[in-house]
Amino acid sequence: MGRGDGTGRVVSPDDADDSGTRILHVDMDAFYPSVEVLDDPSLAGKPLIVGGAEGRGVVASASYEARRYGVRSAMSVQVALRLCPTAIVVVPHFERYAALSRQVMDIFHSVTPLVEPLSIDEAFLDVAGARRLWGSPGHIARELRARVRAETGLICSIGVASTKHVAKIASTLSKPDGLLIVSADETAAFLAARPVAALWGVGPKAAEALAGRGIHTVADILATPPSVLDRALGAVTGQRIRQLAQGHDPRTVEVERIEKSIGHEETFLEDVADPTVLRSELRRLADRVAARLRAGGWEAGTIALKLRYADFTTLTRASTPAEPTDVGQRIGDVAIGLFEQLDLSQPVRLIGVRAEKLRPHGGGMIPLWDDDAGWKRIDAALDGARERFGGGAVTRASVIGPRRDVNALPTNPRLPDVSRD
DNA sequence: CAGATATTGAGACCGCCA
DNA sequence: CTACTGGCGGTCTCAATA
Repeated sequence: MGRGDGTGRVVSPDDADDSGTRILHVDMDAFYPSVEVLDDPSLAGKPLIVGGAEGRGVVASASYEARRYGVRSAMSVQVALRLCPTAIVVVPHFERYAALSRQVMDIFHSVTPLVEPLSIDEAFLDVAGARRLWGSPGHIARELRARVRAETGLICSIGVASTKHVAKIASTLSKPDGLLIVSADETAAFLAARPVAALWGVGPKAAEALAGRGIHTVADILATPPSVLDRALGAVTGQRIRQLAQGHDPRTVEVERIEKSIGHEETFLEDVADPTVLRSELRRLADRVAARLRAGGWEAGTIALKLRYADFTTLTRASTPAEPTDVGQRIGDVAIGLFEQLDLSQPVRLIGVRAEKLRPHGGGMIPLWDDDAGWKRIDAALDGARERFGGGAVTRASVIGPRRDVNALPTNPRLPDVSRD
């Protein structure tokens, strides 16, 4: 969350207390625009919008100069330009961002192997074991900020805390070019003062549900009877939010993640009414999905179709064929089968194909288990872990440990999370 | 005016079984 | 033999969130 425009940043003093901390959350500041400035210094200091310039684009990221005018991620470029007419619009150069991202992640890896990339410009680090070699978490954070700046020319902000959750909130608060350390002792007071929307999992809808009951801050949550919270958010979410509000977050830094679905979708430059065009697009998307499945050694148990009409109503339809598959032809067949059942009285804006219920497959690459019972055991263990940990980042990787065949993982740089920086 | 990708949970529905 | 019921698990759709 955060203010977004970079006002009111915090930098912990050199002698800040970092006792009880071990988690760093590093977040690059205005990553895409900053890379663009790196590659074209004449852009420095100007309002920049990185986003789809063609007609229907949204803002992927904006420089702080543009944010001052109210420009935000996920806003349509059209609206953004109305807010800030002098802004320069740059089309994204994802290859460049990925290259810089690798460079930054390499710097992190020089301190600890326990690096969990969250997106192209964000990572958690667990530095508990790096103390001997590199010093305290606060010291490491200062070193990393200096090194990232010196070696890449980019600016980042870091939150240091005893949990992922608090570290993430701290980095958001410290932006841009900030460092915020929240010692174990300070955590309760730090959390209590936050707005509810700062909590992981509380978005606009949940925040509104809470505001309607007079719950605005984390302190309010702690003062609210559990039954009231559960009624407002549902039992599972209510329980998790309460845990986070109390500073409980047992999620660990996970080096490996195994994806559970793989998909592609695309928005047309202009709405499409011709079913022949739509079917051929589905074929293309299905082939791309299939290629990624095979690259990762997966096959799909379920195929889902996503469709957004011109009026923005969105629907999904899914189907589970008798046999799982990684063949583009079959995935396309299933997707088109679902497509044929839909109403086409309105033109289509977006269409997508997703493979779900992934299971390992392919040339003996990773057959840790090739039977359903194996995965069921894992998922049962996961459910247990989720119950104990309150959901969230418990993944198959965290139960079965790292896969041996790391190279078989699809090269799948996560696309930017534009809801933040 | 509103992109692309991924994960999670709730609720509806359905079939199987005792 | 059929009808009803409740539990359970799987599938599907959708909303919310990151």
